[in-house]
Amino acid sequence: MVKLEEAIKSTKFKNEVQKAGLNVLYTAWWLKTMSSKELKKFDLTHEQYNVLRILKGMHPIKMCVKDIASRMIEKNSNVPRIIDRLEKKKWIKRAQGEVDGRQTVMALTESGIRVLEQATISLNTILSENITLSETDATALNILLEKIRIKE
Amino acid sequence: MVKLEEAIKSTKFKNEVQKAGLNVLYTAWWLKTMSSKELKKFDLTHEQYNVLRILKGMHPIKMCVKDIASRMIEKNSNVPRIIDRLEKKKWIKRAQGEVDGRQTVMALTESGIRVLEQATISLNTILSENITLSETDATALNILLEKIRIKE
DNA sequence: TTCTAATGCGTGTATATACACTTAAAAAAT
DNA sequence: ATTTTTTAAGTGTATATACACGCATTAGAA
Repeated sequence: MVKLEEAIKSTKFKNEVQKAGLNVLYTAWWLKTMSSKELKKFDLTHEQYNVLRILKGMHPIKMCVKDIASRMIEKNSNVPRIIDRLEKKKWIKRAQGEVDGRQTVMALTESGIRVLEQATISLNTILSENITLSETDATALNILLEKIRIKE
Repeated sequence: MVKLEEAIKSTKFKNEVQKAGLNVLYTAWWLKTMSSKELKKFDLTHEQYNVLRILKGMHPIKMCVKDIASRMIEKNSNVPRIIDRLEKKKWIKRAQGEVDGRQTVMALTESGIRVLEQATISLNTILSENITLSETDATALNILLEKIRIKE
């Protein structure tokens, strides 16, 4: 168990709120790093995995770039370029939109579905092995995180 | 108030723990984006600001790259390159280590201290305007975040 | 003391983020 | 119907992340 103080070698926080901000940032980094290491085994990055997961949610309905972007966790993700890489690996198929010519629409391929399935199993295993939080605690955490963003 | 469900347009979470993971990632992105917008006014990125802040904590004692890296929130930050940019802006002064020739040691310059002071005031204002969390809630949040990383 | 291993830093590459700008198409206004 | 505005996607650039590798220096072993 590594406390925030050890992780960033700092003990002087202005107050608990400032510490909570740093704690959120550090925990996000920790989660991302753990996930990325596992996803690398499938030649996937965290963001590429996220796009596949979003496409899976609508499969086999095609989605456009904008729809995918609106579901990304990091809102400034450059979706066209993430898609470039997924297309190169033949995990998604991209085409011009028929209804709206401006759009690029896409869906998972068979191999895209397979790699997503395997990566998901592997990722969930790692996460459940490393995150030991009760449902009650998780609910409390969710409430507090919504509270921190209340002015959003 | 934007709930996670709206933010990432998703309502089906496996459980509260999975939702908490996504919530941490999203909240970190939200915090980072808000900070970065403010720091941009001072020609600073979030990471550059973090390095200046770390150097301030030891000032006027010089720090080496490794020491700075160990205090970064994102442990894979490429500190030498962040330092390159801060040096170019003359906010830090870098020199070869005298005791250990392998080390590069550095400290803030006068203008570095000034920009850090002003950026800190501005950043704290923005954060306190947008984060409305009681000290009690912040303490609870800190405890839960340490719990999530308990296997670290 | 000399050789070997470890360490600190810098650099190279691929991917991602942040943001501005361009182009083509669609929608709205005239 | 034509013009103007808006929108969707892609592209360019600077910075950062993730990670491997190389070089110089130091520490440790023989």
